[in-house]
Amino acid sequence: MRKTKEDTQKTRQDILQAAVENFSAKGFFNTSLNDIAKTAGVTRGAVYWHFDNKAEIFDALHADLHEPFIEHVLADLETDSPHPILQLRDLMSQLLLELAENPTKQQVMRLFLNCDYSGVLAPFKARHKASKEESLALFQAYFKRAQDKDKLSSDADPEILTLTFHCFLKGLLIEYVNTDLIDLKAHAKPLINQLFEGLKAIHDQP
Amino acid sequence: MRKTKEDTQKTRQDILQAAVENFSAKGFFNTSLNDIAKTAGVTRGAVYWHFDNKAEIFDALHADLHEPFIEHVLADLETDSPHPILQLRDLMSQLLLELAENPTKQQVMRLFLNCDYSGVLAPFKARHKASKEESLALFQAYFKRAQDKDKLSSDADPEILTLTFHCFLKGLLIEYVNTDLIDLKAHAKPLINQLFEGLKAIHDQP
DNA sequence: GACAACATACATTCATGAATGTATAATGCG
DNA sequence: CGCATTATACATTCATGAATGTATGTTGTC
Repeated sequence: MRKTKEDTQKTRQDILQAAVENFSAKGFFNTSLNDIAKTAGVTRGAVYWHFDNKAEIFDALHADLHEPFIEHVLADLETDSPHPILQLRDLMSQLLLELAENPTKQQVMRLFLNCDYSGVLAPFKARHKASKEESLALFQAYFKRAQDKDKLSSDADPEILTLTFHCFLKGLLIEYVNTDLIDLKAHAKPLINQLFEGLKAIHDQP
Repeated sequence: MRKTKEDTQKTRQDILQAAVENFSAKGFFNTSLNDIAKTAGVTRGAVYWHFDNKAEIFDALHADLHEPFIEHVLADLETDSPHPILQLRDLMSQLLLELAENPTKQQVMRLFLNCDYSGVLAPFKARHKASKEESLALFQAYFKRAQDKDKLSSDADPEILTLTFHCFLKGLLIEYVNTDLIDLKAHAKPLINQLFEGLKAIHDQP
């Protein structure tokens, strides 16, 4: 029965992968540990060996899959560009197109965009929220730097810019992972462009 | 035990109200029929008398509370305005401020923005989706009319405009009902304005 | 007194978590 | 280096509780 260390880690990864698939397809609370075990090709015994309970699997997924993904996006924001706004635009287009071609990332996104931190997930709400606010702070600093470099209108409020951007992206991603309303390959660029252009009227004076 | 007809309807409303509160606070799947019954001050017997199961309560909430709310918003869009884009702007600000002052509406929003149509809710996905697409079609027609009246740049794509608007609003509402990131009374107008203005750079030529 | 509007009681299902069993890898010791 | 020991990585079994749905009891109203 006893496996080698590599085998053990493979089992753990299988369980995590099975968990994402199930959570993403049926939701966290509609997925039993038996579902996960069966998908992973093990029994609940194996699951309980690697994780304390279902909530811990959720947390492990956040640490192992979601956070690295966010970190990767934010790392790109650290690279200095002569045209930050254009950079941001390209980064988002690239991000969305990458997402369109990576089913696992779609599943991770679906899981963490939809999850409501209630019930057994409540304990993780604060921590996951903190890491999100950290990301938003970096975005705000990014806009601020863009203003300092005179690449962004200085009368815009970085906080409002950040929130606007964040809300739009969140809504877009949620729609994408939950419905077939959005075809990223066709809509990603026009949507991002529209956001940057604004919903301007021709004559907006009374 | 037998009540008058008004009493009966009052019981039904109590159950629905109790359901929104519980669903909104703990999520659909973390709420038991016992929770709802207790909140409503009845037993599960009463709940099962009025509804077949928990999913039917969810559906009743959609029909009784969510749909009328959407209808009300859309009805305002039907009124002809000389400045459609300004009208839309004002409408949204008004909508958001109304939401900020109506806890019940917040609960309904929280429920239907967060719910993932999996498990026992799957049967309602198609219908609720259809009513949503109907709304989006009206929005698209609205933008088209604005273009016809020369109040909106004619080279903008009404579909993209609609999607952009919808994604932003959805993300905004979801953030509002789930976190304390957004203070509608302070942020509603600036955010809406920022959306209409766009995230413009000063120099966006290379 | 018949039936509507519930309350109560019960059967069934199902997920959890813990306890236990077990075969094998890793490790220490002579 | 061979072997006994021990820890590991699970599988299996079992006890518990919670939620559901149903069946039946009760009471008031028309």
